[in-house]
Amino acid sequence: MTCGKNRTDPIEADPAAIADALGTWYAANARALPWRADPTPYRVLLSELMLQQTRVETVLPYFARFVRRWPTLADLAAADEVEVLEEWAGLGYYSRARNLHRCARAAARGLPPTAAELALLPGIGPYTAGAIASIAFGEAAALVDGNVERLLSRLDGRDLDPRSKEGKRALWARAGELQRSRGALRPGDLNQALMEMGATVCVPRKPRCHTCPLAGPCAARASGTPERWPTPTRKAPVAAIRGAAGVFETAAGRLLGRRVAGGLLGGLWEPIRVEIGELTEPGPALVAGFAALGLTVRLGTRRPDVVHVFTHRRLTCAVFEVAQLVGEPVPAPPYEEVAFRGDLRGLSTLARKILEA
DNA sequence: AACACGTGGTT
DNA sequence: TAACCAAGTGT
Repeated sequence: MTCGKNRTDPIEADPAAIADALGTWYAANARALPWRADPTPYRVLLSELMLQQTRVETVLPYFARFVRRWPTLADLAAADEVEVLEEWAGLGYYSRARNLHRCARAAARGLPPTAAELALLPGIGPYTAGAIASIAFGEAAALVDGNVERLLSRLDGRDLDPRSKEGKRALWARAGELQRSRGALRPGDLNQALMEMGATVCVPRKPRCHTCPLAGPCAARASGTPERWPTPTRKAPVAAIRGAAGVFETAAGRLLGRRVAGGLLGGLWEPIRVEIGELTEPGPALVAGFAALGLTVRLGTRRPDVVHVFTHRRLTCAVFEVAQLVGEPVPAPPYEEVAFRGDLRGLSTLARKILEA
């Protein structure tokens, strides 16, 4: 090593020293986030549900709208699920909105203070339970998310597969060890320090080791190729699928369907849309789709295709204007409601792209 | 265990 | 640009 300093064996690096370094770093570098300014159980729950697989910057405006519209857990519990879903529209992973609402209903009088009890609530898994318990209630609960996984894998230079049982066990054990060694640092701050470090310093492609307070004991840093961790996991290829959608606008509004709960984009509104096979003609398939809803249509101008990428699918959707429409809409799968609507509330991002095509 | 589940940013 | 991946959970 060019530094020439004696280094502690990383695996045995003193957990108390690591926790202390994390705490000092966090005190000086924590971003000012709205749920940190006032970490009530409700606000922490809301932020954590929104932050699942979603970036902080994306969550910010949604969090502000939610707490303004529903200032307390009881307010949210009293809301209609449809309203919650509409406010969530655009954030993605819509089962989270349903889970959030069910969670609020189940705990309207107050969230339980322990990770074990929290984990029994809808939408709250091991990570979120640890986050709420530690941040909002001060329980010394551990937590492992993508950031912590990456940071700890690098710190110890261990090839841990977070999807395997042993990998999970090792990661959670290490996080628990740090939690028990945190000293005067608050449990929630220890956890947030780990995540904040992972999100801003120990980042995926090019870790900023020169600014890292754990560079000393870090095995990945010592290896010279810190970006090698964590070991990449194989991802299923993104399947290409095709579809067709029909845009029909009148003075009464646009014809939209609300998708059945549970599946892709469940509960959200969109222009009537069908999925088609690779060789299927989009026009006739779309006409058949309208017919299934009791509507006879004549298609007009074709607009540019819309390409939309989901986590596991890449959709290329043909878009047609509907020139003529006859009949009264009768809901049928995948739509549980079909109506003319004058506003764009509750539309998925895909739906907005189709309307703008 | 493996896959479904949205959207947007980064490289 | 295609691939990666983000404060994961439910099934």
